[in-house]
Amino acid sequence: MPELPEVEVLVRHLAPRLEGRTIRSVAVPRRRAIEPWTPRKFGAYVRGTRIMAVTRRGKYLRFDLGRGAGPSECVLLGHLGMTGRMYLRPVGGALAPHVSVVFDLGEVEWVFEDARQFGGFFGNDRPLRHLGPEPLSEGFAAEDLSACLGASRQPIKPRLMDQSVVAGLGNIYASEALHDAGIAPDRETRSVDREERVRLWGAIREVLSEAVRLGEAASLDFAGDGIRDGLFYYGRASAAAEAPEERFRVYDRAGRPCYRCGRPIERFVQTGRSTFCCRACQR
DNA sequence: CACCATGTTCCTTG
DNA sequence: CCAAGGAACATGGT
Repeated sequence: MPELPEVEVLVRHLAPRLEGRTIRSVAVPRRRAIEPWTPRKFGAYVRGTRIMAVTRRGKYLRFDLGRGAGPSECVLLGHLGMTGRMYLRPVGGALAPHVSVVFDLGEVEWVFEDARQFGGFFGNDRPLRHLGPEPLSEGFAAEDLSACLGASRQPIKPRLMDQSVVAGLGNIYASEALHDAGIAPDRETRSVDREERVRLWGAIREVLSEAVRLGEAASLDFAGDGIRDGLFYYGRASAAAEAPEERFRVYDRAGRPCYRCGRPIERFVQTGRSTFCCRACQR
């Protein structure tokens, strides 16, 4: 569950539930999630700390940890990889199949589950240093997007997915934003003119904030059995009702009609990833 | 069995 | 050193 909107919705879910709690102990059934720490060292790092703040930067979750009354003393970053999930549950539940890490918070447990194990935790903010600007921040202007895109010869879609250029867009929302802006994904970045960049800026903010809005409204079951609709996790009962058919306008819709012009959506591969677009609407 | 999957890092090539 | 592309990572779904 990994692009900016899902992480944002997850952070909003976790923050009020985690902030103020103290980590009593940690269990690490899958040590890949904490490497290069050993489970022992990871435990020493977090045990006894209080969770002061839960925030998001790009696709990373940031947990500021403190001991005692002072300001936070250390940082814990989390990344969901492709299949990571986080949720709280009452202590002593049955061990789910792909649990990587369990934090004992006293009355509840904070669980990190990750089938593919591409996600994990980090003990410093180094991963954040390479990140480009936050596309949803108030100060992020159209000129800022244009400046970070630059005059690269790289095609615009992989350019948008480069986390050091803009933080938070992944394979889904890069395709979605380009469709919204009417720009073909395989255009050279330097050929995208000023006016198009302004459109792209608006499109990025629109598709991301709309996805956050949908996720917030969807009454997600973070700890549920993990029915996924390609984005958020839904509990069983509500899955059919709440997974809107029109969640995406191009992503995973190859051969189906474009919502704008009716022509079939195309799929092709760019830098090893599927790209979806409408050849009529996107130039 | 083959292919596909919301991501990042490391390696190679130019 | 930089830019860009591809493989690897580990597992499950179709």
